Amino acid sequence: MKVENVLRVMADETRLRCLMLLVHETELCVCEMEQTLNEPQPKISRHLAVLRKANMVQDRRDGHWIYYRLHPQLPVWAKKIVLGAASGVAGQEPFFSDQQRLASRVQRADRCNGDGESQAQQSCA
Amino acid sequence: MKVENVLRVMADETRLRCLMLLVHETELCVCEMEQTLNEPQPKISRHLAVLRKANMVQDRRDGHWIYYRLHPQLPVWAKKIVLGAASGVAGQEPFFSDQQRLASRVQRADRCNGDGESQAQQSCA
DNA sequence: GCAATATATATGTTAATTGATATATAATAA
DNA sequence: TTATTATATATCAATTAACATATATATTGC
Repeated sequence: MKVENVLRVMADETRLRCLMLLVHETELCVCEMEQTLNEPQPKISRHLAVLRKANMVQDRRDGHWIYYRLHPQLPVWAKKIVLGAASGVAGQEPFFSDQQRLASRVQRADRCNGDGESQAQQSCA
Repeated sequence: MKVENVLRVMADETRLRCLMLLVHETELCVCEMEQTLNEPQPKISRHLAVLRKANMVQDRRDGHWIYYRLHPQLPVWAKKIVLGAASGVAGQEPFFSDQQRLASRVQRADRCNGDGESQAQQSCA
C-alpha cells in the first residue's frame, strides 16, 4: 500500500464523501450511500471499486446487498490520513449535509431492508 | 482550503517527495530539492508552484535563492494528513533515499553548482 | 548596460480520470 | 423458468494533469 495511492484515491470528492460516511458508520450498503450522496448508482459503484482495489474499504455481500466498511487492516498511517481528512471536512459542505442526511435516514429495514441479518425482502427506495 | 485539494496536491510523487523533505527540514532552497530528488529543475519548480498555490508551502526569496518551508499556517487537519503521510513513507523508497541524500549532502556553499567545474563565487546561501 | 545564476512559466504532447449512459451479473422471488 | 432488485462493469467523450523542452524573469556582479 503506497501513500501516493491512498492520497490519490481519497482526492476525489465522491470517494472522499463515501469514505467520510464510513468513518462515522460501521457499515453501509451501496444504496444507502447512493441515497445519502444523491448520486447515480454507477458513479457510486465505480468509485467504491476504486476504494476497494486500493484496500481502503472492504466489502461483504449479504443477499442482494453489498456492505462496505473501512478496511479493518488499514495501516495506522492510512488511518491518520483518513482521520485528518475527517477533521478537515467536519462542518464543511457537502460532507456536513451528507452526515445529516445519513443521521436522519429512515431505518434500514424500511429502506434497503439491509440490516445485516438477511431476513425479509423489501425494496430500496 | 479544501481537503480534496490538499489530498490531490499531495497525491503526486514529486510533490510528496518535496513535502516529505520539508517535514524534516525547516527550509530548503529549490536547488537543494532539485539535487536531492535528482529531477529536472522545471519539474521541481512546477510542482512547488502547485504546492504554493494550494498554500501547502510558503516561499521566501533571499538573493538568487528561493526557500520553501511547510506553510506556517497549515491547518491542524492538514498537518495531520502530512504527518500521516510522513509516517507512511518512512523507510519506503524513494523517500528513504531522499532523506539519506539530504542528510549526507555537502555544505550548502558547495551544493548549487553540482558538477564542481563551476567557479561561482557564492552558492546557495 | 551585459553576463551569469536561480527559479519560474509557457507550450505542445500524451496519458490518466471522470461522468453519463448502457449493459452485465448475482441473488431472490414467483 | 422469468422478473425484479442491487450492484458492477464497459464504452466513449470530455477534462485534467503529467512530462520534456524551451523560454522568461529576477537578482547579483561587472
